[in-house]
Amino acid sequence: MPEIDNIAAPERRSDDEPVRYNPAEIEPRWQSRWDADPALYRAEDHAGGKPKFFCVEMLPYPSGALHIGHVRNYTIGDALARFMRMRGFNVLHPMGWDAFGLPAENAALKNGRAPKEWTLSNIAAMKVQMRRIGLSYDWHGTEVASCLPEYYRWNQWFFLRMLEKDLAYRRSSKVNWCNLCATVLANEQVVGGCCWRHEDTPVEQRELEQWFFRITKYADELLDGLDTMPGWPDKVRTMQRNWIGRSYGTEVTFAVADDTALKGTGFSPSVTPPGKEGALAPEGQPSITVFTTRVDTIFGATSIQLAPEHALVKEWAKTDAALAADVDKMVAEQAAAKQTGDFGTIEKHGVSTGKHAINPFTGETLPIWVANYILADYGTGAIMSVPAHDERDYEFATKYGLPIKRVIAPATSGGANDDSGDLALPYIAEDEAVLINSGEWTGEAALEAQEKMGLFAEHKGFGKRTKTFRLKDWGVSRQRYWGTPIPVVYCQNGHEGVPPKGVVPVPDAQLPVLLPDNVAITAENGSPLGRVPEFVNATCPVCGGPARRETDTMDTFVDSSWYFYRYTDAHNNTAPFSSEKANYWFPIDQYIGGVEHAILHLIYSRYWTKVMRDIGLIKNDEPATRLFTQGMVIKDGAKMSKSKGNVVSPDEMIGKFGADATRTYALFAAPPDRDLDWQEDGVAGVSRFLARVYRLTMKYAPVVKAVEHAKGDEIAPSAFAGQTPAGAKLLRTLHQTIAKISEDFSGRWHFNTSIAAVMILVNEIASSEGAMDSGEIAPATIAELFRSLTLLLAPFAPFLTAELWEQMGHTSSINHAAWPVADATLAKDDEIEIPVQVNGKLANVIKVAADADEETIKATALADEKVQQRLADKTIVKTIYVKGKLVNMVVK
RNA sequence: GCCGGGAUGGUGAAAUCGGCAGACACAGCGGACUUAAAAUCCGCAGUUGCGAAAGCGACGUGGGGGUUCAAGUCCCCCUCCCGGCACCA
Repeated sequence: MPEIDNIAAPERRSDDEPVRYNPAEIEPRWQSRWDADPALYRAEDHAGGKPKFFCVEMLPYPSGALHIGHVRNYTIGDALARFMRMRGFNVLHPMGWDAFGLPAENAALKNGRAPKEWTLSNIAAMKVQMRRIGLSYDWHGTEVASCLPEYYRWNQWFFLRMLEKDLAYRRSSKVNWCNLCATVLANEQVVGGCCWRHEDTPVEQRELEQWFFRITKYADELLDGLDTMPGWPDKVRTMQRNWIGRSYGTEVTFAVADDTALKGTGFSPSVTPPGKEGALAPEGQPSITVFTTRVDTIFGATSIQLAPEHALVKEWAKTDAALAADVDKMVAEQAAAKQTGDFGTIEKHGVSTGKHAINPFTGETLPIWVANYILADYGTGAIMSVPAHDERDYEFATKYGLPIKRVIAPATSGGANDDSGDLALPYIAEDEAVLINSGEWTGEAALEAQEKMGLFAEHKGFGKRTKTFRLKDWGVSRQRYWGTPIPVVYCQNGHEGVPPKGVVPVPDAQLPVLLPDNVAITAENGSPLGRVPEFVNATCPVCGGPARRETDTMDTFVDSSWYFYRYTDAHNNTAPFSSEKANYWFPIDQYIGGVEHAILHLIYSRYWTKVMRDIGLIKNDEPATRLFTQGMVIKDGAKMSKSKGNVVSPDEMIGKFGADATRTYALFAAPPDRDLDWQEDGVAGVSRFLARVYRLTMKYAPVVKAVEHAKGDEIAPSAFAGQTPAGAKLLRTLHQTIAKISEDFSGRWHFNTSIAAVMILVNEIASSEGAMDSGEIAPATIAELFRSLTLLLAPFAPFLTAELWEQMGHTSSINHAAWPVADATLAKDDEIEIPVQVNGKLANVIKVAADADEETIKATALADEKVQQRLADKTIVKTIYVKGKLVNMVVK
C-alpha cells in the first residue's frame, strides 16, 4: 500500500493559530443536531435480531434543578447505555419524572404558583439540563410524567384491580402523621422517628381511616425472592430481609383465670386446680394469645405481658381507673419514645393487672402485667415472659421480683437436670441446648422441642405454629392535593360496589378521575380536594344517586412502583402498557440509583411487579436483574446542603468546563459505588486532558480520513508487517487499553481506572508526536490510534467524540459505530519486567523476553549485579519463581 | 446492641487471584517559552537518615498479634468513621 505510506503527515500548525478545545462551541452545536433527530436514541422494535439491553436510572423528582448527584447517577447509566449500543445491543434508555408530591404544594403556598404549572416548568428546565449533559435518552419515545392524566389514570386502573383482588382495603388505624407534610406517612417513610422529607420533624401517631395495599400477602415471596437475585447488592437484600422480618414461631392461647372462682378455693398463684392443664377458657371467659419464637421455653414462663394497647387491657381499664391511668401514661410514653427514636432505650416498667392466666402446658397460673416494652402492632401484642432465657424479660422480672425459672441448659453442661445455676442468666439458648425442668419435654434439644411443642399445642387446640412479619401493609392514603385521586365514591343511598362496605369503585370507563385545576392550596389540615364541591359531589355509578368522592390521593411511591413498565409503551391509551412489549424488555438489565431507596421504592416496585404478574400483565417475577447503587457526591468531606453552602451546581460546572469534562470527572474521581468528594480542580484537570485529546486528534484527523478513504472506510486492520518498534509499542498500549476498558464495562465498572488507562494512552501518543510527524510511525498506525481513541472515549465524552468522529470524515453517527476489538497478539508485551527479591526485599527489576522460560529468568536474575551484591556471603536456600510475576531468593 | 461498608502520600485514588505499594490525576515545587502573565510543554515529588551529588539505608497501607519465601490483600483481637436496623418477643 505505497499510496497510504506516502500520505504526508500534516504540517504542524503554527503557534499563533492553535486549535483550541472549546466545549462552549462544540457542545451546543451537537446538542441542537441531536435534538433535531427524534429517532437518534430510539430502541429498535423487538423484531430485530439484536440482543436487548434495558438500562434504567431512577427517575428524579422535578424540583427545578438537577443536583450533582443526579449527574453522577445519570452519567453512569449513560456511559453504559452508549457502550452497549456500540457493542451492538438494542438499547432502551428512557427517562421520566416522579412529578407528584408535596413540594409542588409548598411552592403554591409560598409563591402562589399552581402545582401543575410549577411542576411542568421544572420538568422543562431539568430536561434542558439533561440535554446539556448529553444523556442519550429517547425522550420522544419514552418520556413519562406521573402527574399527567395519561399516566395517573393507570394508577387508578391498578387501584381498581387491587380492589377486585382484595389487595386494597380501608380500615381505621394508627398512622404516622407529619405536621409539615400535613399528611400520613407509610412506615417506610418514617426515618428514625421523623419524616423522611423533614428530618427534624417527629412523626405523630394519629387514628385515621386509611387505604392500604396488602403487601403482606406477598411477604414470603418478597423475602424468598431475594435469594434468587444475585445481581442486587447484598446490602440492599439484607436491608430488605430485615425490613420484612419474618420470624417462625408459635401462638399459644392462655385462658384467663376466673378470679372469683379462684378466690373461693384459697387461690395460690403457682398452684393449679387439678385437671386444668391445657384448658381453654370457657365460653365467655377471655383468653390471651401470645406469640413466641421460643415455645420450647414455655415451662419457664412466669408472667404474661400485654402491650398497653392490647384489647383486653382496654377492656379491663374500663372498670379499673387506676389501671386506666397507668396504661394511658404508658401509651403516651410509647408514642413519645417512638417520635424521638429512642423506643429501644426507655426504661422498662409495667403494672400488674391483678388478673391471671393459665399456662396450657403446665397448668400453672401466671400473673398478667401490662408492660411498656410490648408492641401492640407486632405479633399478638402479648408475650409470655421467660426471664431466665430472655434479656428483656430478665430485666423486667428482676425489677419487679417476678420468679425466674431456668428451663434450658447448654448441651455441654451436666445433663438434663442440671440447674445448678452457675451459668449467668439470662441464658439465651442455642439450637443444641437441652430442656430441663420441662416435664415430659425434659432432655429434648431446644430446636426439636420447638417443633414438637408447637405441634402438640396445635394438636391440643390451644396453639398453632405460625410466622410473623415485621412488614406491615402499605398505607397509601395521603390527605394532599397533588397526587393521584383514589377512584372510589361513597354512595349516599348506601350502595355498595365491592367491599369494603359503602365503597363504590369508579368504573374503568369513567377513568381518569381528573385532578381539578385551580384548587386553592392552604395550610389547613385535610385534603384541599375536600374543599372543592365540584370534585367531592359525585354520582353513584350504581344508582345514579348522590355520592361523595374520596378526597385522599395516593402515595407518590405508587407512581414510581411501575413507571419503568410504562417506558416500554409510553403512549398507550388503552392499557398501562402492552404485555408483549413489556415481556420483551423486562426484566430491566441494569437499574441504577441511590441506596436510599433500598426499602422504599425498591420493595414497593417488587411488590407491584408481582401483582401485575398475578393479574396476567407480565411474566417476570422481579423488575430488575441487576441493581447498582452509586455512592453519594460529597463536598469537602461533608454531605452537600444549602445550609452549609457547599452545593455544587451542575450548570456552573458545565458552564466552566463543559458537559464532557463534568461527565468524565464524575466517573474519574472515584469508583461509582463509593462516595465522591467533588473537587473543582479535578474537573479542570479532566478538561485539560480532553483539550489534549482534541488538539492531537484534530492534528491527525486528516491522516485518519485519508487512510480510511484509501481503504474504503473499512476499519483499519491492526496487524501489518514491517511495523516499527515505536509503532508497535503504541499499538500495544492501544490494545491493552481497549481490553482494559471493555473488561471494566462488563464487570467491575471501575470507570476511574478506565479513564486513567486512556490518559496513559494519550500521554504515550503525545510523547510520540515527533515519531508520528517524522514518518517513523506509519499513517495506518496513526489512523488506528486516533480512530480507536475516539471510540474509547465516546461513552464518557459524547460531544467531543462526535465532533472528532466527524472531523475524521465519518458521515454516520459514532453512536452506533462498532466498539473496537482488542487484539490479544498486538496487546502482548514482547519483553516483560520481573522484580527480583532477596528474602522478600526488592533487589532489582530485570527485563526478559515475554516467552522466556523459568530457567532463563532465574539465570538472568542470578546474574544481575545488584542481586549479586545482596547475595554476597549468603547461601541460597530456595528460589521461588511465580510465572511472569517475580523471583524471590531465600538466603541464609 | 446487631448487620453492612470503610480507613492507603498534602488531596481524590490505584494495586481485579497473596507477588515491585502509591498507577492516573489534583494541589505543590523547579525549569522552558513570554517584556510579563495566562495557556502550554519538560522535570521533581511517601516519610526519614547519611551524602555536595550520583547514590545507599531505614520506616511506611488505622493499631496490635499471627500464617507465609512474600500480606494493603488471608486469619484473630482492638480503635475510629459512614450507612441501615434496633425492647420485633
